This record gives sequence, structure tokens and C-alpha cells, in this order.
Amino acid sequence: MNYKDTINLPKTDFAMKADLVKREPELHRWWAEVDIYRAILNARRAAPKYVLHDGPPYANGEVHIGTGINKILKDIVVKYKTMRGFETPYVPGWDCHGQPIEHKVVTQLGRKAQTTPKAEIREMCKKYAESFIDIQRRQFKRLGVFGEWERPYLTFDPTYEASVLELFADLVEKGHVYRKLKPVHWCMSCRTALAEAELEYGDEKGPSIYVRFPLRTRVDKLFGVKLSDPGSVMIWTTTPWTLPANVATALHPQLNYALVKYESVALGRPETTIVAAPTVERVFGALGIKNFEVLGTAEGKALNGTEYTHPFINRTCPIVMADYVRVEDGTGCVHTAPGHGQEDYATGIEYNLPVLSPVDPDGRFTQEAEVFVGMNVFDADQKICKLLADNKTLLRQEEITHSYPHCWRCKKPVIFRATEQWFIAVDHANAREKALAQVAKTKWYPEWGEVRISGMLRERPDWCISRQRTWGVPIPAVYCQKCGKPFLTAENVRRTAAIFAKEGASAWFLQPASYFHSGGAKCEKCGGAEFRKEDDIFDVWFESGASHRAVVMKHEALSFPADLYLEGTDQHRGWFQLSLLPTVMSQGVAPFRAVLTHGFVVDEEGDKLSKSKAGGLLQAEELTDKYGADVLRLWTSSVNFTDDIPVSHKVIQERAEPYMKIRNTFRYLLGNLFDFDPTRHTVPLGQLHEIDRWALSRLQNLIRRVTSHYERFEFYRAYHDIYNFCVVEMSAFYLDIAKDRLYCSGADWTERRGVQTVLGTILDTLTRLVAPVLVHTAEEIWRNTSAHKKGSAAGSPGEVDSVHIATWPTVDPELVDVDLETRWDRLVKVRTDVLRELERLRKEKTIGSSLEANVTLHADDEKLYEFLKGYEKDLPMVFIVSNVKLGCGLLKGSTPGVEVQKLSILAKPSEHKRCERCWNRRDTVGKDTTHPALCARCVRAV
RNA sequence: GGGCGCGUAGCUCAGUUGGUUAGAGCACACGCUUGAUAAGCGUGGGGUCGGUGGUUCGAGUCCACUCGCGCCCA
Repeated sequence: MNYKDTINLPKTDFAMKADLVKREPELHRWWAEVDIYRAILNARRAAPKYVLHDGPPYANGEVHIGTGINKILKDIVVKYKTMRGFETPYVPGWDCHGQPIEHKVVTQLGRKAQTTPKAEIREMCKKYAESFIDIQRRQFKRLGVFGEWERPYLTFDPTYEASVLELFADLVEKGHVYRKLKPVHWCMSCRTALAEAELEYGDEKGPSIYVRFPLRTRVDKLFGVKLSDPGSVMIWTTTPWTLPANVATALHPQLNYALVKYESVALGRPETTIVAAPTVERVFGALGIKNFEVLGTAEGKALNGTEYTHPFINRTCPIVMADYVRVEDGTGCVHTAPGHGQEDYATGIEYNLPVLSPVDPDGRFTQEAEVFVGMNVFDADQKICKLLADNKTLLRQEEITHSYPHCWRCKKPVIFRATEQWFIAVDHANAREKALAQVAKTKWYPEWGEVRISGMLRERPDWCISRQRTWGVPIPAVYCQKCGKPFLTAENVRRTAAIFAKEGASAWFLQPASYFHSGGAKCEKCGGAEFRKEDDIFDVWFESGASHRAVVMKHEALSFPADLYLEGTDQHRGWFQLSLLPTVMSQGVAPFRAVLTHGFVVDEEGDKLSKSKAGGLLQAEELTDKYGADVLRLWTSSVNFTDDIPVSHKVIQERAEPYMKIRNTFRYLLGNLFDFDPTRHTVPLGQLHEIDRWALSRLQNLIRRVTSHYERFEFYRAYHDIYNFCVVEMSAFYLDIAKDRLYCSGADWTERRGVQTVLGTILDTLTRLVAPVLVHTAEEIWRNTSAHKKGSAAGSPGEVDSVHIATWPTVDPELVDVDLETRWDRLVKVRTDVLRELERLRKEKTIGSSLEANVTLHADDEKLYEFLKGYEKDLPMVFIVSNVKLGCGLLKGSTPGVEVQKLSILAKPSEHKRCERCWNRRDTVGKDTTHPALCARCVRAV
């Protein structure tokens, strides 16, 4: 007789082979059919809300692994919170405006771009953005992310554009908005401002000059000498044309400066001048002056406030302090023109210096320059050198070649030119302090996020919100045609917002100024009645910073403030900060209650990813096509994402194995429950074997730990706990031991139904615990578990039966038994020692299968003996051997325990016959006449 | 150059208020099993805890410096 047919082997349709690439899209079809996102929300209609507000990715390019990780993490949070019983709407969005898209479109247009109307360019940009939204949406959905995919928020939607203006109107009303000069990269040939990304750096030949600025303040005492003349301070520059805008000279406060006496050919007498001490040799070498003498040195900060005379303009300027001053080139004394340089501008702000920009859009000097008015600035270089030489302030002039920015379009060198820009005042109405107070009230994950963003907020200058571009939301200001006075009122901004809500922001480019400016208004300054529209648009950060207004406050499913923002750490300066500031200014509170950040993807060596490097950026689609979304999600959940995230095919491939292990654990659970009906077969807790209660107690421990990890967004800890539970506690221990009872007991025996009772609970709980991460696999398991076998109701009748609507498991205190766990911890240690001894026998070829062995254990300790004695009849099952004998004292020829002291182990092959059915060696085999090949237990079973 | 982080086996992670020979899983090697079978089980090798110096009876853990890497600024 073939006894294999008489044992209860697992049966299931749940495939061992995952085949995720094929299976996941099938589930997606089902989810689409039942409208899973809507079904989940419907099931939570009465529940408290949990709002995760999506930071919009840029609508350009495909979804790469970094963007994919971000969306997966958000989805894990959303699915977890849903299971915790919250109504968890998720409205994804896209950042659609901005320079990169405009640049792409304008590049495609080539020369035609100059003559194409702005409204037309904007239409092309919109089409471009839409094409990538479609691609990215498909790729995000493929990851198993649920959300409002058919109604996402888009920053080019008229309602969104209107919201940006509504927010802006509040800020205008509260007095945060003002205009002032700021230097920008400027192409005088294209007559346009350029973004950093629009610059191309290349070598350029130009002048290099050393100039002395005559001092007005006497400094000799500072250097410990006495001189008859105040002397000078020496600067070096490669842009002589910026000298008309010079208003200061910057020195490093901690650097040593030398007072140098030298013979001046121009002056025909000795002169003293100041340069940084480390530069003396090099500078005077370059000047070709051999006779010089350092009279003394002084620290830079001692010279702070010293005054000098501008070399050719009637102007008195100060010496100021700046940390960026270097001594590698130049003199360590830096010519400072806040209208012509970024650092100069910052220094200008710090010292309240005037921002001079005596250059018109064509690059010609204006009246303000006082010299060479109307001349192109590059042409003026030589003239200015001549002027300096004539008034004896030029010490040296030569030609050098250096890296210089050029316009990406016309390839001509660009200049820094100060232009009027719109700003948001951070210190107005205590906004900075209020924002910092809100930061302190926000929960930051990880905690150092608070330190990081606070530091940035404390240091940040006013926010320049204007951009000289086309693809964005226009700044709705108008100017008096006659006198140029700008008009920006909350009323007009709100009027424009209403127009945008109906017609979209492109109306600004199609309609006249009068359409937006209240009729009959006259210029307060000159009485002019004609107005022109502002050309500038908003910084895209102002748009995304308005998402709380456009989305969280307006979308019917959401509520303000959001519970969570979740983005990369770069957004501490970006979206988090630039959402916080305007929200604090308009609403008085932060737009978020908590902020979670993740690190950046790096390569296997931990270096940043770059397109040029081998492999380049991994694309999400490439990974889902190769491994399946659940493997990608499992990998995402397994790393501590607050750090950098090393990513490669190898590390993701490595998660395919644990995925299979978890999958197989589920398959085994399902397989052994094929004939189990919980309503009829459940064995009460009191009748369960201790080891079954051990498994239930460990399961409670798992629930407790995993829940706490999810609450802290520490998914990698949940991954490790779940995985170790499957591998160590279930597969290698409990399930291995349970096989005999499952397979060989009679189908309906209590010992078998008891195990099944436990397996059913574990299956149900574990499916829920992995559902936020393994979204497809959990659903597949759920669908393979018929409704009546699930531990608790999935939802009300008529609802979609999805694991993602099910509720999160909670710890059942009745199932927790710490003492029992402690006892079994000890038994596991004994087991480890026994298995090591069995392995030794295997190596000697004495046994093969462990069931071939009998084990004798001796305890040289009374308490240990009593402990083992209490489990005597369970020990063969626990060790998976045929028989175990217990004894006291020492045992001849035995092996001492390693894990357990005072224990000695002796294993040898069993002398009994093998039961053909259960493979145990038993003395009862052969006793039965009908079934001579079976042991007594198996005779009963068949 | 500055601010904020990170650095424990090949990989992903544990390591309580400083306290014995630094743990787990995977990977690797060698076996067992063939009733979870493109599965399951066992045993084993592998780490100067980025480096140096210090505090201490004792440091992966505390302090200083240093190297490497990332994000954000300059």
C-alpha cells in the first residue's frame, strides 16, 4: 500500500513561482474594475482623516528609482494608515511649470522662439508637460500606488494658478511683497535674464588689472608705524567695467594684511598699500616691482570701516568684511559691486550698501555710471583702464584667459546686471520667528530635520520670487506707462485670480493690462491712466509652496493642515521651507503636522549617481519589468531610507530571494489550511499544545513590534522582524516541527486542527502585516483565502473584498504568554545543541535524516532535569527524532552542550523499524497485522 | 569653505544607562532531505565596529582630531 496517499499533504492553487511581471498587471486590472481607490475611501467614510500631501514631482523625464522610492514610501504610509482605520485620501500632483520644460521647448523651436508669441510657447510647454504626466502616471501606478490618478493636481490647472494668486494676494495685503534691485545673469545680446542652467562656461580672454584705491582713513597706527600719507588698498579685477559700481572693498576678517611700502613709478614717489600678507610676494612679482618692504601686518577685522576714495568717481566707500575672500589669486582685497555679483550682493545686503547697476538691457552704461555713458560695457573696459592709468591708480594691466559664463542661445559672454525683482520679506510681521516656532511644533522624522530646517530658516535672506521667463504663473503687477510706478494691490491680484480661475493664466498674455487693473485707476504718482503688464513670472517654488492652498485646503477629500509631508532631504530648503513660509504668513500655522524625509540614491560605492557613470540612473519601469513591483517595494522597505540609499540591480536582485521565502511561507500556510474551516474546526486556546500557544504568543510579539515600527516609519525594522519571523520562527522551527502533526495525524484530530487553528491566525495576521509593502502579493493571498477562512470580517457586505480595506491586526493580550516563551527559548537552546550533535553523526555517515536517530539527554543539574522532564513526551517532536531518553548526571561518551550548560547529549541510530507512513522509528511498527509497516499512531490514523 | 547627516561581516540590519569570546538573516562552503521539491532543514568559515589619539579597571557605545560619502549652501 502507498501510505503517501493517506497523509494530509498541503494543497493550494497559490503558485510557488511568483511571476510578478505577469501577475501584477492582472491584479491591476481587477483593482481598476472594482475602482479600488474609491472603494477604500467609501469603506472609511466615517473615519478620521489622515492626509499625506504629495509633493509634486517635475513633469519631465521618466520615473527613475529615486522618484519611485519616494512614491513607494508614500504608498506604504497611505496603505498602513488606511488599515489603521483612517480615511486616507491620496491626491498625487505634478509640478508642471518652470525653466527646464521651457528650455526644452525653446530649444526645439530654435530661432523661431524669438518671434513665437508667449501664449503659443506656453501651449507647447503644456503639451510637453502633459506627455510626461501620462508616462509618469503609468509608471507610478505600475508600482502599485493607489490614489486619485485620474484627477491629480497639476500646477498649470486654472484653479491651481488662481490659488497661487490668492495666496500671493494675502502676502501683498500683509505687506510682505516688495521690489528691489538684485543682480542676475544677463545676456545683452538676447536682452534677457538667464538661469544658472542656461549658462555655458568657456574660456574667455580679458583684462586683468591691479588697482589702488586711495585711503581716506589713516591706518598706519594699526600696523605699528607712522606715515605721512594714508596710502591705499590694492584690488584685482578681471572686469574693469564693474568699477563704476564699486561701493566697497571686502577683506577677510581673520586674514593677516600687510602694509607694503614700494616705489611708485606713476606717482614718482614711494607709496604704501595694503594687500593680504600671503599674497605680497606673488602680487608684487606680478606687478614687476622688486623694491618693496612690508612695514607691518594687521588682522583684516582691524581695518573694518576704513574708508577710501573711489578711483574715478566722487564717492567715499568702506572696507568691509567677508568670509569668502581668498588669497589664491588677487590681493585678498576684493572689489565689491553689489549690482554685479552674487557674493558682492550678499555683502551689500549685510552692510546696507547701495546696489548700483548703471547698465541698460543692451549692456550700455547709463547716466548713473557717470563715465562712458552709452558705451557697451565690454568696450568700456579699455577706456576705464586708460582712465585709471591717467589718474595714477592703475598698477598693472595684462591679458588673461579664464573660465567665463556664456549665453546658451547666442554663445556670447554674459554679465551680472542688477534688475528690479519682486521679493517676499521674511522678517516682516515676525514671519521668520513664527515659522521657527511652527518648526518646533512640527514632528520631524528623523529628528535632526528640525535642526536642519531651522538653521536654513534662520539664515535665509528675503525670497526673490520673480523670474524673467514665460512658462509659469505671471506676477499680476502693472506699471504706469508714463512714470513706471508699479501697482500691486491685493484687490487687483484677487481680481486676476478670479480671471485665471476661469481662463487660465495664459489670459495674462492675451489680454490688455486694463483687463486686470481696476477701471478708472490713475497712477498715484503722475496721474497717468495707461498701464503695462509685468513680464515676470513667479519662481516655481512659490507655485509648489502654494499647494497647501490649491490642494490641501480646496480638495474636498483633504483637510488642512496635512498630517504628513514626505520628500527627500533636499526639500528642507526646497518645498518644506517654501511651503512653510507663505503658509505661516497667510494662515499663521505650518501646512504640515509632521515631516518625514528620505536620503538620496547613491551607487554601490556610495557615490552619487550620475548619468555619465556606467549604468546611469535606474528607471522604475525597467525594474518593475524585470523584478516586479513587489520585489522593488520589498527592497525599498528593507533599507533605512533616512540615510543614503545604495542602489543597483544587484541589491534589488538580492531581495528577490527573501521575497520568495516570504511567499513560500504563505504558500505553505495556505496549503495546510486546504481542509480547515475555522467555524467548525477551530480548537479553543485551552486545548492547544504549548508549542501552538508559543507560536501565537510570538505572533503577538510580531504584531506589537511591526506596528511600532510602522508608527515610526521605520519600515526596514518591520521588514527584518517579518522576515525573521517567517524564516527563523516559522519555517525553520514551528512549521518544520508541525509537519508531523499536520501530515500524519488523522485529518480531524485535535492535534492537527490545533496546528491549523494557529496557522489560520498566522496567515491572516501576516497577510495584513505585509500588505502595505507587498501590495500585490498580499492581495493575491487574500484572494486565495476564501472569505470564511479569514480571521475577521474584511468589511461590510457589498464592499470590495480587498486586503487593503481590511484592518490592521492588534495584539490579543490573551494570546501573550511571556513565561511560556521563556521556557521555549530554553528548549530552542537545547534543540540547537542536539542538532549540532546530529550533524556530527551525519558527517560520520552514521545517520541521514534526523528521524533515524534516538537521542539521550543527561542533565547534571536537578533544575534542568526537572525542566526537561516536564517536556519529555514533546522532545522527539521538537528535535524531529524518533526517540528521546532523559537521565541525570554524567553520560559516558556524550557531547557537552554549548548553548545549555550541564547538558550532555548522546545520539545514535534507532534500533527500531521505520514506519512507512510517518517515517518515525518505533517499537510499535509491525505489531499490527493489517498494517504491519505502520506504527501504532499511524494505524489509528488510517 | 560652512550647515546638517552617515560610516558595525560581501549585502541589509541588531547591538539596552560604557561591562564577558560583537549578534541575526541573506550570500558563500559543506552536508541532509526528496511528503513546502525551480522548495525545506542543518553545520561551518567570515568582522582590528572608517582611522588615530584620549577618558576609564573596562569603549562599537563617551570626548577630540582625522579620512571617506551624501544633501543643502557658498
